[in-house]
Amino acid sequence: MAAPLYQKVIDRIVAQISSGELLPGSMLPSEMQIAAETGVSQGTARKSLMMLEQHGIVRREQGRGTFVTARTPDSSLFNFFRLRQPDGQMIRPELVSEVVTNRRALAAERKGLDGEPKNVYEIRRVRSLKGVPSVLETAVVSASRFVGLDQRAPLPNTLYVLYQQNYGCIILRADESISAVLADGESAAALNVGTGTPLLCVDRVAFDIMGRPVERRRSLCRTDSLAYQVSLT
Amino acid sequence: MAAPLYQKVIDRIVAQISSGELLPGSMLPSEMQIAAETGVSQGTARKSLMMLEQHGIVRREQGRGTFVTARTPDSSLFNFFRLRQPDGQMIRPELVSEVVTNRRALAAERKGLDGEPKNVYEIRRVRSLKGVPSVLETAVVSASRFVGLDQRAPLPNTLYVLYQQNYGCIILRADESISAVLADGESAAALNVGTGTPLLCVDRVAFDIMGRPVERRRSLCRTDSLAYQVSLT
DNA sequence: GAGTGGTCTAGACCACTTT
DNA sequence: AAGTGGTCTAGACCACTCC
Repeated sequence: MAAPLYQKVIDRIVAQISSGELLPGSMLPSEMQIAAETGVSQGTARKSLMMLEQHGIVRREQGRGTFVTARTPDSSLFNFFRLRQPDGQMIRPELVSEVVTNRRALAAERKGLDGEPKNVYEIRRVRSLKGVPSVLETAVVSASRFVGLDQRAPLPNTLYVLYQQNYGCIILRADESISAVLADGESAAALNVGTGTPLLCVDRVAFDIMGRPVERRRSLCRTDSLAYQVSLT
Repeated sequence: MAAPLYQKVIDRIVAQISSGELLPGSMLPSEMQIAAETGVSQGTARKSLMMLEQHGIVRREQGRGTFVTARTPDSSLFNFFRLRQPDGQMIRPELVSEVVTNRRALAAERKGLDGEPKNVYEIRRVRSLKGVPSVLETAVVSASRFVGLDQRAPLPNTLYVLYQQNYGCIILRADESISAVLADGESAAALNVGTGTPLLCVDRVAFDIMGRPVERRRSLCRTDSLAYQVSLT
């Protein structure tokens, strides 16, 4: 047996989602239907669906059905936005400025994004917490994959909702690398702090459902009112 | 049906591990034996074991058996030590100094540790990378739960191996909160940097197999040669 | 009431490890 | 060869949602 049957069923469903045949939020066939379509037993179809649920690709609800994961503003915030108040309280920072530019990709960006794009969109935004500018974030995506992104201003609070709804791109994983830096002139001005203030620097690579790197972003965060929180297991 | 049968089987096994009846590294009974002992079918025992594996409590190997997770230096490093070189390379920093003290618990420590200990051990260590002092870490544990810990110097590189082997305490989860700070006099001296150098400050609470907070620790990290890396899903 | 996922059973066969 | 986990099947009943 080369690959288990349940894996073939998983691959088939992922391909259907990736191709747009199954849209985010839509309902999948029932376990029995999938079993019939793919020629496996209901138990095997069930195992496939449970594994897809664990990977966050579908959501199952007893009595209702199985649905393709829809990236809502709430779930995006919950999954990928790790900044919290020092006491652990959730935060919803407002957007205060936004600049989208189309420019040539740097060598590192070209190599580090799927499709090796020649040009990229750079989205630079400042987020504010209770009126205090707190996060300066710069996201970069392929200009050929996200055509016309600069025409869509104002962009939503969470970009991943836009990627999903307008470009069929579902973000499921993000690798982050965090360091501490001192505010330079530009970031100090944007965040209204003195140069030399310590900031968290979060570098992220976001991956789509096929595991392709789709977005690179750097967030500079004031750390007096925010902390990066994560649970390791 | 109040609780599913597989959950009762899980609870039973966790209790056996927690009580020391099943030691880390030891082999569990086979699926069939567990099924017979608990009065469920083999399929249900199997489901329990697979869920325990997903929670990191046991490890399963085809043809060999199911084993209680043993916290080895390698696995501890891999799971909970998130500091990497900027290029993503794994790091194994050496210990260069170690001080263990027994003192009264601060109010926050008393509330934030299982058993509300009156006294705690404080373990203060400096880790070095290629001869450069890079991490200053201060761990705090209950003195009543870890009796005689100050007599065990030198402590192993990864404390969680000690907790497991000498105190039957298996660490399975750690919540971390990360901020950026400036080096003060003490940390600057320990890490051989100037005061005002930006440092990563990682505050951790570690939980045992029953979900009880067992250790609190703060790590101050030089960020020129190290970055905190994590994958979000 | 019909349809969905959630739990559970009792078997079968295969792949792997150890003796 | 014996024992282990890995895959798969074909049924059963229950709990929940929606019409």
